[in-house]
Amino acid sequence: MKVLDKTFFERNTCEVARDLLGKYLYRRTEKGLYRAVISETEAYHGEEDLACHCAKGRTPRTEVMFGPAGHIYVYLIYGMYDMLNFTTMPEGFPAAVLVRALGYPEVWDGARFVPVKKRTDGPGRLTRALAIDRGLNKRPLTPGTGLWVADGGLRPEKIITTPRIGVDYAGEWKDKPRRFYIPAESGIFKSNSEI
DNA sequence: TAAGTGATACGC
DNA sequence: CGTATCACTTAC
Repeated sequence: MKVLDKTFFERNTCEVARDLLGKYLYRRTEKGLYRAVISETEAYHGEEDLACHCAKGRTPRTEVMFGPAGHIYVYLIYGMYDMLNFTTMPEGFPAAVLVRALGYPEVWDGARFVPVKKRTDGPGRLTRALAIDRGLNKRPLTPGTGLWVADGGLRPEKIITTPRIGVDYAGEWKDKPRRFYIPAESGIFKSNSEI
């Protein structure tokens, strides 16, 4: 297992968002070790991007996006759902990738990963399924944190690009092609498994 | 189609 | 201080 580090995240946000597709997201809690394949992402890049929270500039909430790459940005939306983001770009440039969906969720049973029946499609659902909340905000993406990303997942055979969801307020920025996902019907979630 | 839920940023 | 808004989900 090769854990993705700062070098991976310290790049253009759209590139990182695309490259994250098919990677494994790991989550370790007292309840167990979970993993799932990242299948949908969105890029939020720079203060000019009116869809990005960092368009407001440096505030307590956006502070983490101005920090170094490869850190976790989690915020609460609609009083109910925690949204999971990874910071990108070098320190000083605010940007992040929103993780919107995961596929093939599994849990470690002591000998192997076995499928788990939980919905992980949707940014609010996946954080609930993997017990991800604001306690992880500003932490680095490492095994020590209990949340990290690693190679060894899937190689997407097809990637769809569309505008981002739920950012109609963002003027000209709402139509920018910054959402990326692996189409579910590509059957890519079928053949998979390794320790 | 609309309600639920609370942090955030901004105006006063 | 008050309050409009929100990178969503679920149940009517």
